[in-house]
Amino acid sequence: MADVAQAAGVSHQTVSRVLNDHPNVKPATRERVLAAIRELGYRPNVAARALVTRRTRTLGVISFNTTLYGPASMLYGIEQAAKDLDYFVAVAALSALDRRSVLDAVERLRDQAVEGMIVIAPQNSAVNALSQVRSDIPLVAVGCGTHAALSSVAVDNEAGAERATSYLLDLGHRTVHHVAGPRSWLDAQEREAGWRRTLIARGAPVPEPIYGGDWSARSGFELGREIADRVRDEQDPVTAVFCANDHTALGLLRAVQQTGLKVPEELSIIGFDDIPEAEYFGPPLTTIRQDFDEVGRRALATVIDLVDNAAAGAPAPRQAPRVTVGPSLVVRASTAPPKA
Amino acid sequence: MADVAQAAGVSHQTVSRVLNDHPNVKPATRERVLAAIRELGYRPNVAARALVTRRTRTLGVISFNTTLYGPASMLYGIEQAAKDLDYFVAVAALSALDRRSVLDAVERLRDQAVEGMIVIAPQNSAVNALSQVRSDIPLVAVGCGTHAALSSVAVDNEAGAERATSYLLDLGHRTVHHVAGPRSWLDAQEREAGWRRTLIARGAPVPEPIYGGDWSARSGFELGREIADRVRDEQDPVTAVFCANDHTALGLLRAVQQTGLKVPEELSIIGFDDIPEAEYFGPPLTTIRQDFDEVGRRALATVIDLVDNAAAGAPAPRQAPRVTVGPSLVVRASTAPPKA
DNA sequence: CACCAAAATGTTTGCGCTATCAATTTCCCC
DNA sequence: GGGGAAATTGATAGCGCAAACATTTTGGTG
Repeated sequence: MADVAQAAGVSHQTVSRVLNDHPNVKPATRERVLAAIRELGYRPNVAARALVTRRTRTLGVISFNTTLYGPASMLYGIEQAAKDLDYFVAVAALSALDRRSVLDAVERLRDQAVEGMIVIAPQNSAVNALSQVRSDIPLVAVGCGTHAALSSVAVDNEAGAERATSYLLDLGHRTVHHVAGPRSWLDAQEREAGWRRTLIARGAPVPEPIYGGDWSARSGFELGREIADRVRDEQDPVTAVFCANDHTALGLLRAVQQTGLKVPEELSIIGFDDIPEAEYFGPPLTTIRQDFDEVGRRALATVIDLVDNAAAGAPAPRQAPRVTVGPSLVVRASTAPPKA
Repeated sequence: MADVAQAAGVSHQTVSRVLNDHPNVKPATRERVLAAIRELGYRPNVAARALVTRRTRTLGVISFNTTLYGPASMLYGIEQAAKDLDYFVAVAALSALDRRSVLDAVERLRDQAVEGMIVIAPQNSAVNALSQVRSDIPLVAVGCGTHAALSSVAVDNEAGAERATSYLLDLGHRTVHHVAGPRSWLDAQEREAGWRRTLIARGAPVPEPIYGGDWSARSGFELGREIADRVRDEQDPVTAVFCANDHTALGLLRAVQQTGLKVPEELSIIGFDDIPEAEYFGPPLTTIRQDFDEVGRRALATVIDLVDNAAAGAPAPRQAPRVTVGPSLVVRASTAPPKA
């Protein structure tokens, strides 16, 4: 910086002012400084700046499994939004979901001096751990349910589940069965709740949810074998299934077809997420679309709000902000009216 | 830090020594300092440390589309490995793949003072842009082909393609058609090259590759309609197809089945990647597995090597290190001998 | 028990930057 | 053209830490 100052014939302080867009710099001087900066290929030292301003312009993202489509998309949305606002993103992947691992990740990011964090770990254990973080720094949870005592941004799972269930009911199915996600995940709980609520509201029988799903195609496949038998039940046949997510639906689809059943003629299946491949399943999957990107962007906007507020010396908001993003129904070919 | 020093009754320098594991500290003193640190909840200021040591222990990852399974998995592998080595990971997502966007991302990370970078952007344009980066900081490209003049870690695409092609040939197919990936991607080029080489080596006819794939299921589906017609060709029927990746294979599968063709009886299909869902396609997909996680880990190890070397004052290695990870064949149900 | 080397600790300095305050220049109006 | 406010620039201090050197303590030896 001293070199730049010398080259431009000003003091280093003036260089600093140019860098920080201070108002009172004569345009000619600014030009000269800018030229010197370009000339010398100077780039400010973030560490020194952070040291004195006490701001790092870095945000942390904690994610459980960035390999899943949802978290990956959210991370992407977050990064895009951060770039626009000139923030950096540091990631911390969780290897396990116990309290310790979550707290570790938080610590790691705090050591890194991030100004805010976004947590993508929609599970009970994570949320519990999180609520114990006596953190001085803003933290936003993503997809952590609308009930947690945290700032959060989430897709409205209940509304999505309701839309899926209603759609099948509208098609003429007597009731809708539900392959639930892992009970430890809030998303799974909320989807189950939405499904149940809709059934009750519409006066349809409420069958026992089918547990054992873990979001994977594998679990859907395993559960699918039992379900196939129940489709053939003369007394009380299963005719429509709402799966907790698309991967599970894929596994289920496969298991059921393997036993010779036709989808959607003999069994309607609806998923949740709308992963890119869903359109090319056989048959293409009817599902509920979540706009993960948007969730990511909103989450980022929320932290930044919190961060800016905190930076301005404002106290934490009286109430944790909460944002939900609406899901939408995508009708494709895995659903149909029941056989007569 | 001063507070800690006072609480422990030592100078701040001794605290610093404890923090940095310097040898000459009396165990009793170390204990006292550690206790004071815990007591006060002290955490060192990374900015100040970075300022004086000129090291940030931060690595940058540039990725094109973290939403795809491959990049997402690699990012995950990288983060895991980084954590173990006590490095931080900052990500920069690319919105487009032009030169400018790549260079921007590099600049952004440099401003952030990362010590090394990993680029996940296996396309010609990205590689070209990258080779122009007159970077003083270590840079490793992931999956950027074995030909680029960059340090790189990659899956051995040619070997994978060879394995896939040979397998189909061994099954008795006269030749193997190839639905290629986007020509601008190195992976696609290498897979095509491996396929061609194998055909030639085995004395099989080399049909024109089928272009137009963009890794997506959608493109596979569109291409699949034409391919279905060619399967029915009496003169010169297509009997086996090697797809550039699993998603494309999924689309192809779907298109072909829609025209009433049976897989694998009438057409064998093999993919590349082994995404988690591949096992649950209808039929389960035979494919080539890539160990993305491992690639990520190796990439990280490679940058760290470079970084440590640079930190130790060693010059850049005379030759860019290059690592390849071997793919493996996973046989499932989408492949069979040709009809008699 | 004196003496010296090695171990342990303390003091000072500066990393590159921004904030604060002081000094200088510019501009406007009478 | 003089005066004063506003705009512009400069000088100095310190953010929190580790490196380099200075100092004190410890331990072993003759």
